[in-house]
Amino acid sequence: MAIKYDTLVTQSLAKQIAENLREAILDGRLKVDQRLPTEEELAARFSVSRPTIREALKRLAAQNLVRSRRGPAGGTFITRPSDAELRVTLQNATTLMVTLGEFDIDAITEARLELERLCLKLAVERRQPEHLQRMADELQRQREPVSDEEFCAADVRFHRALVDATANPVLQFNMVTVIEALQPLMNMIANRTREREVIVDHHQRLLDAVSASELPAAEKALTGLVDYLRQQYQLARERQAARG
Amino acid sequence: MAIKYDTLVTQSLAKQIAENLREAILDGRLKVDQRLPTEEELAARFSVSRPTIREALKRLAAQNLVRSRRGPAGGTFITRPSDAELRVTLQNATTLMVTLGEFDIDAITEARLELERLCLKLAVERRQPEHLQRMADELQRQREPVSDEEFCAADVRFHRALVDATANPVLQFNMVTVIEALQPLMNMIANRTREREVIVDHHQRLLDAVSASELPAAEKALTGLVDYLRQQYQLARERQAARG
DNA sequence: TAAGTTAATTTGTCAAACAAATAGAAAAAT
DNA sequence: ATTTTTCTATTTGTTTGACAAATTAACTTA
Repeated sequence: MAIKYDTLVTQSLAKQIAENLREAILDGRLKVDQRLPTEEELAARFSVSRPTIREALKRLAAQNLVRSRRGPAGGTFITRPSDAELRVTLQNATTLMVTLGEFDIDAITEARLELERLCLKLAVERRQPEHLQRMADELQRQREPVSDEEFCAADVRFHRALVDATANPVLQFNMVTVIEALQPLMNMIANRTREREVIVDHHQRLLDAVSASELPAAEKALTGLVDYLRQQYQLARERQAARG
Repeated sequence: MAIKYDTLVTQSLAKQIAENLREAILDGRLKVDQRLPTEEELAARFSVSRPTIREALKRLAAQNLVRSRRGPAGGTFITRPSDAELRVTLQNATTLMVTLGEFDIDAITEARLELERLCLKLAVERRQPEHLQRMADELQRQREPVSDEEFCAADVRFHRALVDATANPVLQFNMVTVIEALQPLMNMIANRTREREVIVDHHQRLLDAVSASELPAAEKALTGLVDYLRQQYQLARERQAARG
């Protein structure tokens, strides 16, 4: 007769406890700002030692699901990660996917073009003066003699303003993968002065078209920009290959 | 004279060490599968105790950045999170955004429609027999008298097959937010038998159109599906409001 | 009443030890 | 000689116990 073993629990106690609490938090059984029992009480409750409980809590803290304070009114409190923290999570996950080598430049280029074009469609209809102003500000900054890092940051903020103009928070969140994670990788190569001018030109055309609510012109500017970046990337790759 | 304090480090030692190691991993200074020193050596290196090192490592383990094994050939090893793990991260982050209340149903519906339509465009051109087969299999499953959970899972897998047909790994990854995270929320309400039939009908039309590479018909089917789900959601809300 | 002081509580950190798993070496059996 | 078993050393997992640091609340004092 075949023996049916229990699903043998070889995971560490701390991991199990963390999962346990995690589910309770996500299910809503533990509510935001609610205070957990003290570490000692938790240790007693789960029949483990305090350091084990601490390890479990640290796992949750790494996910921004709990926060601890010292003192009599202190303790460990349930928190929901903030919008900003979740965006960083998204950004990190996408960056890791790139370093995993799952994405090639063509896939990245295509996805960026398609996704940002989608946003463009909504943005030309809904953009407010605020968004145009933000884009103009960043464009101005890109014309100044700033560092590579600052140019790239201004570039990101320019496209972020465009995405924000869609007035759709789901898209705004989703586009973190493209704007904050993938885009910086794309123009890491295109940072020399000559290339900056070309990029700035494309940005200017994009802004003009969005200001005038001319979708075809805007799409043309975006396509031009993305195509240019892909070309530059290819050139950089070939140069690198020629050297190596 | 104004005193310039050191940037006072009030963060816990474990957190600082975790950040330290985390950056080293993401920068590539620590390479995949590389073994970290033993916990004792790390403790000595950072001049802290072993439990403190352990807390730091657990924070990293929670992000799937390290993994530990016991034994002589054991230790703590650098790992890159897998594709699957990163997708779960994306899914969880999106789900948390919903519970944060940042997204309303109209924004979700609009984003889903636009994003999935984008995928549809590519899928119609590139879909392979494999994808059509997967969609057909899931559609068949949706016609069987399965549980709500299983129907929803089949629904997710149906749309996942569609997204996979885009042959673009960046989009496939990005769409986790829509397919695995948002979509289940949308049809949590539409689970009665009558409503299943309508959904299955839309799916059938969608599959037929993709099979025949007819984009307009496919878009129409998708729009019909999403509109129907939004209506159902509104109805459920009104019913709930009438009760309360 | 208001300010400063003290005490209590809770997390943060440390130290030392044992348990459990595991790989490799050594020993035993075939 | 080869295979299997046993043993041992190493490393993480867990426990116990203690003290440090931060912070609140009560208490004291002016």
